[in-house]
Amino acid sequence: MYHVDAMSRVPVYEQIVEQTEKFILAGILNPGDKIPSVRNLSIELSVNPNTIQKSILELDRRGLIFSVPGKGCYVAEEARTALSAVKRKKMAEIKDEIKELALAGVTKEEMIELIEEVFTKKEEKEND
Amino acid sequence: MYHVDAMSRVPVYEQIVEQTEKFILAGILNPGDKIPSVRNLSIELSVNPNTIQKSILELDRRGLIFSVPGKGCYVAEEARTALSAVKRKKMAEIKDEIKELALAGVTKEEMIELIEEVFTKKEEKEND
Amino acid sequence: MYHVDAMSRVPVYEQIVEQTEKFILAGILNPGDKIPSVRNLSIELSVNPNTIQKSILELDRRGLIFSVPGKGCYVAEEARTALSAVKRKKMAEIKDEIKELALAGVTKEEMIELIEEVFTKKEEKEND
Amino acid sequence: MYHVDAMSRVPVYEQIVEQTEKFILAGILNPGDKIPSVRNLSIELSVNPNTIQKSILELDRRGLIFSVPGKGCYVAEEARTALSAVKRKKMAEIKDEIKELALAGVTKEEMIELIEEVFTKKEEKEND
DNA sequence: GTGGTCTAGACCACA
DNA sequence: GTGGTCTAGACCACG
Repeated sequence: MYHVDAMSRVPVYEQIVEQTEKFILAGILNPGDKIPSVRNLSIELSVNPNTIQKSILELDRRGLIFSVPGKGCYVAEEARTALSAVKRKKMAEIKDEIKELALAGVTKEEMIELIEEVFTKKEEKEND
Repeated sequence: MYHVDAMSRVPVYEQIVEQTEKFILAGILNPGDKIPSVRNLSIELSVNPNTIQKSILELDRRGLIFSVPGKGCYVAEEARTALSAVKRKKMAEIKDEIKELALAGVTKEEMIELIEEVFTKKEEKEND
Repeated sequence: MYHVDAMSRVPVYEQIVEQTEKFILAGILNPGDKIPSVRNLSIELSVNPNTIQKSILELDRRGLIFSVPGKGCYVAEEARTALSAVKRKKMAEIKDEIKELALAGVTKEEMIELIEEVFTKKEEKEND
Repeated sequence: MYHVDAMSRVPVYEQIVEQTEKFILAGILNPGDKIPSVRNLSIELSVNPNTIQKSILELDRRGLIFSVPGKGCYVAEEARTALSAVKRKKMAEIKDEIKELALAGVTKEEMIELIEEVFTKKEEKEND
C-alpha cells in the first residue's frame, strides 16, 4: 500500500502524508477506517517510528485523521470535504503552471491532447 | 523584474533561477542579453551576494547563461533549446498532477474548461 | 447521564471521574446514592469495563465513593466535603487563568461582565 | 526568559509554545522580533533540540511565527490578531468553568472578589 | 551560524 | 497492543 523513496528530495514524512491523502481521495481509505499503526508502518516501510509519528501529526493537523491514544488513528468524517478544498487549490496551481507553459509557447492543442491522454489511459494501471 | 519571497520554503537562489528561466521562456530575456550583475541584483533584492552567485552558478550549469569574466553574464544562444527540455519535463509533471486529480474525481470536462480559460484569458495580462 | 468523547485528548477514565465529580457537586448524585455498575456504564458508554473500573478506583481513592463488594458503589458521606477542596483548587486555577488573560489585555470590566452573565443566566438550563 | 518544568504533566514542547504565546500577548515579543534559535534554547533549557523544534513547528502551525531556514524564526505580523481569537476562546472556557463552580455553590460575590484580587495584585510580580 | 529531517532507542499513559 | 513524548546525536541545505 504505502511506499517511500528515501532518495527523493521530498521528506519521507511528507510522502506518507501525501499518499494518505491520495488514498482518501481515491476512496481506498474511507471515513472511519483505521489507518496502519505507527509501529506497523514503521516496520513495513523501514522508517523510524518518529518519522511516521510526524506524518500522523500532520494528517491530524489537516483534519484528515484523528488519533485516539491507545487505540489507533482513524480517517475523519470530514476528511473528504477537507480534501476537496485542497483539490480546488491544486486546480488553481495547475492553472498557473499551464499559464507559464502557454507563455513558453505551448499551444492549446498540445494541452488538450495531454488531457486526452490522461483520461484515455485512465483505465490502465498507472505506474507511480 | 525579479522578486524574492524570503518567507517561502523554496530557497532564494532557486527562486532566482526559476524566474530567470521564466523570463527566457517568455522572451523577456533573449539569447545574447546581459543579465543583471550579482551586485545589482544583490542590492535590488536585498539578498546576500553569495546567494545570487549560487543562482548564477546553477544557471551556468544548466547551460542557460555563460559568464564573461570582468564583463558580466549573458543568456546563452542554446538557452531556448535547453529550456525546451525543461518544458517537456514540466508537461510530464503536469500530466502526473492531472492524473492525481482524475483519481480524486476531477472530470475531463473540468480540465478542458480550465485549459479554455487559460488560453482565452491569455491576451489579458496576468498579474503574477 | 454520562457521556464520553472518544476523540478527546483527555482520557476516557478521567472524563468519567470528572463527570461524577460534577454530578456530586451539582447535587445530582448525593451521599448514599448508588452509582451505575461497571457493567451498565460499560455498555451504555461503549467503553471497555477496565476503563470504567479505573474510574471507580480513582473515585474511591479520592474518597468520593466507596464500593461494597457484591452490591455496588455508593457516594460517600464525606464526598461533598472532599469536593470542597477540589472546588477551592479550581478557584485557584481559574484565578491563574484570569491572571494570564489580564496580562493579555483583558480588563477587569470585561471579567466582571462575564461573571454577571453567568449568574444572570443561571436560572436558565445550560445545555452541557 | 523561558523556563520548563520537567515534572509537569504538560509536555515540554507545549510549555514552550504556551510561554511564547504569553510573551507575544504581553508584548515581550513583538511582530518581526527574532525568537531564540533552536540550539540556544536547547542549551539554555537543557532540552533536546528536537523538542524545541517541535515547539517551533507548532508555533508556525498556529501562525504565530514563521521560520526562515538558515536564518531563524520570527514573530509573525498577524501573531497578535491570531492570539486575540485564542483569548476569546479562553474567555469562553473560563465562563464554562465558572458555570460549573456556580452549580457547585460558588456565589457571585466569591467570584467578584476573586476578580478583585487578580486586578489589585496585578501590579506586583506574579510568581508562576 | 540557522532551521529541517531523520535514525535509534527509551519511557509513559491508555485501552 | 496503541499513540505521545523525549533524549542523543547525526546529516543536510541554506545564508
